[in-house]
Amino acid sequence: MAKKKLEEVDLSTEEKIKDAARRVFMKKGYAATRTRDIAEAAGINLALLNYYFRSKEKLFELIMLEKLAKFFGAIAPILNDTNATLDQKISAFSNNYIDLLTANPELPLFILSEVRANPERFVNKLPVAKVAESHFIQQLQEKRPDVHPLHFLMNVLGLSVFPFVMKPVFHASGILNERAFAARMEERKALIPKWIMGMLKTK
Amino acid sequence: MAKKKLEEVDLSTEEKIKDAARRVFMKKGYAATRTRDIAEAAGINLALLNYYFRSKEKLFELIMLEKLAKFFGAIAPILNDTNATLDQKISAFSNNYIDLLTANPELPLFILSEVRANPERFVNKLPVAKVAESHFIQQLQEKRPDVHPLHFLMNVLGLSVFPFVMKPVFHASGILNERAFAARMEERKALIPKWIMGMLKTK
DNA sequence: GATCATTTTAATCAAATGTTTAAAAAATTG
DNA sequence: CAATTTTTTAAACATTTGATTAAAATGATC
Repeated sequence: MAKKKLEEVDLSTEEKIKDAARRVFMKKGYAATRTRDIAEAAGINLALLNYYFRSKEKLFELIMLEKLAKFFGAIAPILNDTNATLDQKISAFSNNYIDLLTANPELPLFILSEVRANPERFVNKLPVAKVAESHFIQQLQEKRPDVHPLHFLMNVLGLSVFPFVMKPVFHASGILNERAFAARMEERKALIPKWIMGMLKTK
Repeated sequence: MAKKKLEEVDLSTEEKIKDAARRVFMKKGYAATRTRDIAEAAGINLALLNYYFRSKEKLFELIMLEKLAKFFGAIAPILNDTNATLDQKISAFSNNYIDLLTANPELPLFILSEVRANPERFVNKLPVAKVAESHFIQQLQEKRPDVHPLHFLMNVLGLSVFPFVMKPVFHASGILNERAFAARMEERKALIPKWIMGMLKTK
């Protein structure tokens, strides 16, 4: 006979707690998450959270580090591939990143919400330098020295990420269901490179 | 002699509380905001918050309605101006909206964070229908029947809004200060219409 | 200026919340 | 299998937090 709900009975206690923390923190954010929520979601005794992770904050930092690595880690390697053309980088990025976010749709808004709610905590903690000084940026400067390269970086990022950021709004509005959203995002993989390459030619 | 900090001593008590609530809710979000924070920021006795607004939640709903109206209210009129061409709508939107967000930089992330943290609360409460069925959408369908119009709506919106959503990240990373950000956004007012019109021609 | 209504205050309440404690249960070791 | 360590549990603790209360202060009305 099956166990109730999503309880991961085969995992170690530590992993059960981390798994539950990922779900609850991602869904409600740090401030709205109660340690009892996590304990319940993990199917463990409340005290075990502190036994294994000392505090709610320590547990959160652990999860947040994971999520930051996932969100930012996928960007830099692609944009620093010195063997790839601009076109190739943009294509690789939109394809890979849309796949990543399709598998982790709440990732961007989770990170953005937490940084906004507590910016001091993240000062010099966000691995973005590798992106801001990437080979991609250099190529942009060569191709279009008349436009600040950050514009194009922002656009590649925005065209891929922004739909996921707006997803809760569109969903609550009932104007875009799960299936339609997935279809649009699949289309964007091919559209975004075309659009951006077009931008780079626009005078 | 000046009064301490930002206390708005000339306003009515009710307005003092609302003003403080706007600041604190916008900065920390609903869950992380304590009624005592608001009372302190307003320079009033804690009990007055409940005297005038019954509860933290009621006060929040008031502020949220304001912010939703500000965020969504500016979009529909522009996109439904039947006298404006596509180009004119896009130009009017990026100019007006970037001005609006420059004056209210935390507005998008505030709304997006709250919707994400509590989506049920906003079901059928977001005035987005007027946008999804706008004259702008009709024009897009005529011009490019081969691409779903939501893509272009998403792009106009994203290119304008996404930088403000990423602002805390860029700022915490130290790769974009206040002045540089303002400069880029000023540039985007003219760039976005060019980019989008280019997209509409891209086959 | 006495009476009544409105606004403000200090104190308190009850519930929620992160964390700790001490003992029980389970696992490990020699 | 006895001794020891590790893990789990139930209970409780100390704060925090949203809200209320009753009285005081202020303002309005006749």
